[in-house]
Amino acid sequence: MPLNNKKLNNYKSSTATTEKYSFFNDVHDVACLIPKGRVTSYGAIAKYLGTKMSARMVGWAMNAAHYSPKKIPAHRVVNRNGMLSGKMHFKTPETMEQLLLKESIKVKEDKIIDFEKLFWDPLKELS
DNA sequence: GCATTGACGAAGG
DNA sequence: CCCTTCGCCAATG
Repeated sequence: MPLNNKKLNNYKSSTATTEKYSFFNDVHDVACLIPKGRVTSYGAIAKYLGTKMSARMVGWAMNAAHYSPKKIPAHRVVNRNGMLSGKMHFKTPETMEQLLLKESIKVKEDKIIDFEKLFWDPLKELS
C-alpha cells in the first residue's frame, strides 16, 4: 500500500474532482483497512499518516469520503473518546450506530462500549 | 484574499 | 473533573 511514511506537508493541493489527494486518499485507504468489528480514531489515522496534529483533516477527509464513489467504512472511525461524533453526517443519525451494531460493536449513549478493547491502531497493526 | 468553520485532540485553568 | 483555548489545515463564504 502506498501509505508508508509519506510526508503530507507538501502534498499537491489539487481539486477533489480531478486529481487525487494524497491525504484524503490515504485516509480512505486506512479506513478501508480497518478490520470488521474494530474501530479507530481520527487522531490515530492522522498520526499514522504523519500529520498527528491534524486530526481535523481526517474528519474532513471522511466528509469527502462520503462524497466519494468508493465505499468507506467511516462508521469505524470515531473520536478519541469512542463517541460517534460523526453520526449526524450519515444518511440518518442512526445509520452509523446501526452499522456498528451489525459488526457486533455495542454502542450506548453514542459511545462505543469497550472502545479501548476494540481500538485498532494503524501504527501498531500495520506499521 | 481575509475570516470563519469543522466527523479532532492536547494542554491549561 | 469540566470548560476554554489553541493548533492544524483545507474548504467555503
